Amino acid sequence: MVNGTSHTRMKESTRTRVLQAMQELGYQPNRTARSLRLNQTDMIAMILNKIDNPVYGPLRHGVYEAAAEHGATVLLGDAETMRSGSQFLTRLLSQGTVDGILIRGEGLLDDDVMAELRSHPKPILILEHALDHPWIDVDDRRAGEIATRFLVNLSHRHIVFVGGSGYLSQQRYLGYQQAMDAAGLTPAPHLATGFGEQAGADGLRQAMQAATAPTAIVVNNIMSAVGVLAAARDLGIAIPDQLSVVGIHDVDLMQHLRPAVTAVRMPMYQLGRAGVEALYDLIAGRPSAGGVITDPEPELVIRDSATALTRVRD
Amino acid sequence: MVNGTSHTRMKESTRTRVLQAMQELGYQPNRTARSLRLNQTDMIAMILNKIDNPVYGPLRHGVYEAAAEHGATVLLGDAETMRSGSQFLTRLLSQGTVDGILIRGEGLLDDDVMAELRSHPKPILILEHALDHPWIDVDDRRAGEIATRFLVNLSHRHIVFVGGSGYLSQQRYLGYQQAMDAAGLTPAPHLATGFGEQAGADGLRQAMQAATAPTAIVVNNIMSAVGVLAAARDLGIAIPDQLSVVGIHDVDLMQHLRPAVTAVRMPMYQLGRAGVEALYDLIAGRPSAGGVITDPEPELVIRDSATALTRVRD
DNA sequence: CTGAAAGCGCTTACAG
DNA sequence: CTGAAAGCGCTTACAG
Repeated sequence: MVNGTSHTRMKESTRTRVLQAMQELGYQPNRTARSLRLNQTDMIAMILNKIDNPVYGPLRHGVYEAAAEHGATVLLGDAETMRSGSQFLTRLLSQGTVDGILIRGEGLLDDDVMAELRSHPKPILILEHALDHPWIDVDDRRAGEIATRFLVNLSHRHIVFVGGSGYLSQQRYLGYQQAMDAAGLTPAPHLATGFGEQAGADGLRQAMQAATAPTAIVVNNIMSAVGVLAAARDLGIAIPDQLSVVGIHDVDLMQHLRPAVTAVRMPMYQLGRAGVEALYDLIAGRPSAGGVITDPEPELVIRDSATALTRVRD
Repeated sequence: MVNGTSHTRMKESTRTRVLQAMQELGYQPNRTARSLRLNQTDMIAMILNKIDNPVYGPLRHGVYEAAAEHGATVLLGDAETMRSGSQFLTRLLSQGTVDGILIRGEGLLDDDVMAELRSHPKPILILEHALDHPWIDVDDRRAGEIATRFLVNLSHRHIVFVGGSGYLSQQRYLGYQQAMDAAGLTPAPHLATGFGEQAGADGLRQAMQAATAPTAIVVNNIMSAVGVLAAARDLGIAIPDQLSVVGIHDVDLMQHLRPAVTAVRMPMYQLGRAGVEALYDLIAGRPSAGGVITDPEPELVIRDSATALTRVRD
C-alpha cells in the first residue's frame, strides 16, 4: 500500500494508522531500490553547451516543469564538462543513471563523446537537427528571416549577419539569405565570429571594414548584441541612427540595455516542454513528435535599436 | 574484478580477455545497484535561488569540478521549483537520491521547505550564514566595505547603497556602514529594492529623490547595475561624471557594458570548491571547515563607472 | 483476495 | 586465496 495500490484490504482504521505512522516516522521510500527493481530512475539528463547563456532560462523551466509532470528529475550538465572519460559522461553512460537524454550540443561535443552517447541504451533526443537521430528545435531559419525582413521593411539595403558558428547559426544565416534574396538584395557573407559579447564586438568591427558600411546588422547570438552596442559606442557609431541592430533570441537583459535591443523571441519554454514530451515518447517506444516547433512562431519584439533608414549613404 | 579489486587471481591472459570483452560489449556497471548496496549514490544536490544569475557560473564550475574529484555528479535545482510537495523536493527527500545537499537559499525557501530539508538524513551545507546549520560563504560584509571605501577614497561624501534584500544584502550593507563610519560619513538607509535589472533602476530613482542627491552608489546585486546604467541614461545622469557606480559581484557582462562597470569580484569558484569539500567532510563525519572564505579576498576590479569627485555639488 | 517469496545488479563478509 | 551466497529495499508475479 506504500505506493498507493489497494492491494491489501484492511480495516480503514488500520490503513489510516499505518499511513499516519509513515508520516510521523518520516518514512520516505528508497528511490534507489525502486529504480533498481523497475529499471527506471525517473531522471533525465539535459546537456547544454553553454549553460550560462540566459536564453536557456526558459528552456530549463520548460524542461523542469514537463519532467516533473512525468515524475522525473533533471540532471543538468554542461557540454564543457563532458570530455571523453569525464565523471559526468561516465556516470551518464552507466546503466541505471538516467531514463533518457536531451542534448543541445551544437557541434561542441566531439565525435568521441557523441559516439559514446550514441551507444547509450536509453533514448537520446537532440535539441537541434541531427542527421541520424530524433530531434526537435525552434525555427532558427525563420528567425533569421524575420529579423532580416524587418530591417528590409525599414528600407535598409546594406544588412550584414554577424556572430555564431555551427549548425544553428547556419540556419539563421539561411533565413537571412532568403529575406535578402526575396528583397532583391545581395546577402553579405556570414561573419561567424562565435558566441558571447566579444564575438559581437569583433563582428561589428569586421563589418564596418567593408567597402560599403552596413546600415543594419542582424546579430546571431543575443549576448553578442551587448558587444555590438559596446563596440558601436567605442567606434562612435550611434544606434539606431547610424546603425540598426536586431538580435536573434530574446532575454530580459535586452530591455534593460540602452538602447533597448529589438530582438526575435524564440519559444524556448515550449521547446523545453516539447523536448521532454518527445523524449518520453521515445522512452515509451511511441513514435516521437519531433521536428520544428511552429507554435508559437518566433516573434519580433520591437524596442529601440532599429529604426527606419532615412539618410541615404553613398 | 569489475570494480578494479584484485580479488581473483587468474592468468594474465584471462584477465585481459575478460576486460577486453567488457569493453567490446560496452559493459557499464549499473549505478543503481551499486548505490543500493553501498547506500551511497555519488550524487549531491545544489540548490540555488535564482539559477539564472550569472554570478553562479563560477560557483557551479567549482562545485562540478570538486564533485567530480569526489566521483560525484551534481543535481542542480532552483529554489523556485522547490515548493513544498514539489517533485524535486520529494525526490530530494527520498532516501537514496543524494549523498548531501548544498543550498544557497537566501531566505527564499519558506519555513515548511526548510523544515522538510532539515529532516533529511543526509548532510546539508548552507552557502551563507545559518544559525543552526553548518555553513560557508564568501565575505559579503567585506565586499560592501571595499566598494564603499573605494568611493570614499575618490572623495565621494554622499554615497548610497542600493538593491537586494535578505541576509547577504544586509551583510554587504553592514560593510557599507562600517566604511562610511570609518570615514566619518553618515550612512544612508538601505534602499533594498530587490534583485535584477529593474531593482537597480528603481533603486536609482529612489536614491535621486533624496534631499541631497548622491554622487556615488554601491549596487548590491550585480545585475541591478545594468538597471542603474539604464535609469541613469533615461534620467540624463552621466556615469561616471555625475554619478559613480560600483557593483558587488562581478560577471563578464560588466566589462561589455558602456561604461564598463567597476565591481568587487567575489571568489565564487573557490566557494563552490570549498563548499563541496566541507560537505564531504560532513558526509564522512569529519569536522567541517566552514566559515568565511578569506582566500582569495574580494577584489576590486576597476573599470570606467566610478571616478573621483571633482565638482562640488551643493 | 492476500501473504510470502523471488529477483533487480551490485558488493562484501564468509565458508571452503 | 577464491568461489558461492547473502542482502541492500523495493515491486510484482505467484501460490495459497
